[in-house]
Amino acid sequence: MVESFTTAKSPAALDQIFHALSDRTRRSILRDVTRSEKTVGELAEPYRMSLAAVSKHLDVLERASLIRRERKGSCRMVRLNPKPLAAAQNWLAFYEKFWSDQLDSLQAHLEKEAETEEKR
Amino acid sequence: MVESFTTAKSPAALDQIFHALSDRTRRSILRDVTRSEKTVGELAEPYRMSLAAVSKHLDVLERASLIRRERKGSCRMVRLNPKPLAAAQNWLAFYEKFWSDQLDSLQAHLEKEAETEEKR
DNA sequence: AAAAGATTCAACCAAATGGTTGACAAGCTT
DNA sequence: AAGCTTGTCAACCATTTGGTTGAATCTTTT
Repeated sequence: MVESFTTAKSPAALDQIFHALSDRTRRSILRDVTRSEKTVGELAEPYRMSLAAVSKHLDVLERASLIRRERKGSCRMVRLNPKPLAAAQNWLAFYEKFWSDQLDSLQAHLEKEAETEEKR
Repeated sequence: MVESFTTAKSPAALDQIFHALSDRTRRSILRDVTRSEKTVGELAEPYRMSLAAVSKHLDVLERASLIRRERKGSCRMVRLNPKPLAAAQNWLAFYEKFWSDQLDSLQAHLEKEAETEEKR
């Protein structure tokens, strides 16, 4: 079976995605564009920093492919591109079994994995 | 209903968690301690960097509470503490509905949310 | 064509990051 | 007690980050 799109993400892409998410302003901006696209000015308005600073945060988000910017008239519209987040979630999904307190099922899981390994 | 433990995480905690995950060496180290605890030396062995550098990565992971270090004889044992990852996953879970290509169901979701908002 | 509006670019700055090396500390072994 | 082994601490360094301000760019309006 071919590895799924989301699991095939390169480490570099994950670096950029997690880095983009490591700043609360950027996480907040992502929230702000979930419902509809917005202009840079609209996005910047709630924050106590310059428009240029917000523009730089948008650079980081865009490098991680989490947003797209496109000209619309005299404004730049910013819209969410959520797909790369699937790669992050996919990375995290691996650990779900470890934080569930169902230690029995974790134990079962590990034993099953051990079996699989023996067969290699 | 009381907000669940995982959703109540402060932005600062999420900053630290996502920052910790934004480096591939640290993500790799996390993988390395999933199955069993390891010594710092064992963890450092695969990487082309000094033990001190790995020790600093462990600092970052420990600040995010993703690992615990404890002395055992002359070694420090490092073990995974996966629970904070749940906060990260929880943050990401919000976006799941946006990356599923089922645009119809997204549309339905947004309309339902709009309704809820009207009632506020 | 000139002026106004919306962003970005460029230069700069302080602080944080990710790495190095060498000294130090804590625990075994002898 | 002396000497390994294991890991951290401290000082240092180059690069990146997150912010600033002022000039430049692209569109629309007048």
